[in-house]
Amino acid sequence: MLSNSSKYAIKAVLFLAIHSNNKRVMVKDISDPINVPQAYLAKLLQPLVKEELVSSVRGPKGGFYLNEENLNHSVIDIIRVIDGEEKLNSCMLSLEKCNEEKPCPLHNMLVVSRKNILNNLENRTIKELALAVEKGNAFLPL
Amino acid sequence: MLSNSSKYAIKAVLFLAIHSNNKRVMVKDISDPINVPQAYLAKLLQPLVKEELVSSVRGPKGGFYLNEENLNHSVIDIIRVIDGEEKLNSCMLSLEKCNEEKPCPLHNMLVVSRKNILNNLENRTIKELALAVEKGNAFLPL
DNA sequence: TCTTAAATATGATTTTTATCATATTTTTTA
DNA sequence: TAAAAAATATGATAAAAATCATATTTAAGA
Ligand code: FES
Ligand code: FES
Repeated sequence: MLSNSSKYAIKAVLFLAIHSNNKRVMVKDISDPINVPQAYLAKLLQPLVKEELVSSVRGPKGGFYLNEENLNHSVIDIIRVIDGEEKLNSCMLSLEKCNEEKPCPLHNMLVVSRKNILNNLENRTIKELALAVEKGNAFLPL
Repeated sequence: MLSNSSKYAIKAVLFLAIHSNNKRVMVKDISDPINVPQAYLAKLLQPLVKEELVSSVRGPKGGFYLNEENLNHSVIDIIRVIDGEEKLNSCMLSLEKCNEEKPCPLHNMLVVSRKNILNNLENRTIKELALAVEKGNAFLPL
């Protein structure tokens, strides 16, 4: 469902949410702790900046950070930018999108859970998720 | 979550469950209707035969079919063979497996649904799923 | 027993995804 | 205003997934 790229991107954003408190942090200092190749992450961050899910400034003392607006985005926004809408809505059996009218044999045993997951990815904000980590209720993997 | 290979394999097995009633059907006659490249499907079927999820006989009048035992397997068996156990249990954020003790920030909003999906994939048999299609309650996509 | 039709085995090619490298632009600061 | 430090842009390479091709084995039937 999620590509490595999306996983990387989500981890990076969560890391920023937790560790940059309006402070700028450079790629290297994100990629190292979350264990993602630096140049690869740098590339992933570009579209996120362009879509205003992440903020950045160039030059010395520059780096990446999240402003209030960024913090109120949802995980699904990140997935949309990195993997695209199609992947997100694709049917469990076909390459095309999930079809309510002509459900595949797996559809009915999945719809509810699927919808639930999508709703959560849509509604929980980055800020909320980061809070859970700060409270010790969740952990950033790897 | 599911690779194209797994999707193809599941569709092929379901197709067999529906269309081969102990009759042997050759790859071409599976791959054509479910819209999967023939040579690719042929390759995918080999491990399924080896793991006894699908039956086959060689030579003229040969082909693939499902016996009673095959019909009582679950979709998750197919995924296990094609994608492997790891992928199935991997965490939403990391490449490693989902970790109850050190849950990632997405874990809690996913566990229940995730477990539900896995249970269904584990418990519904191929026979049951095929029946839904025969009854017109589900459809084989593409 | 020979021919033929099928699966099976193996390998080559293509496409996509992941990764690495390098040059350019922007901003800070000396 | 020049040098340095960062992001950004672009392209090259590597690895993995998907696809295609071909040779081998098995079984049926003439
Ligand atoms: S149609 Fe296949 S998952 Fe909805
Ligand atoms: S999904 Fe990430 S730890 Fe369970």
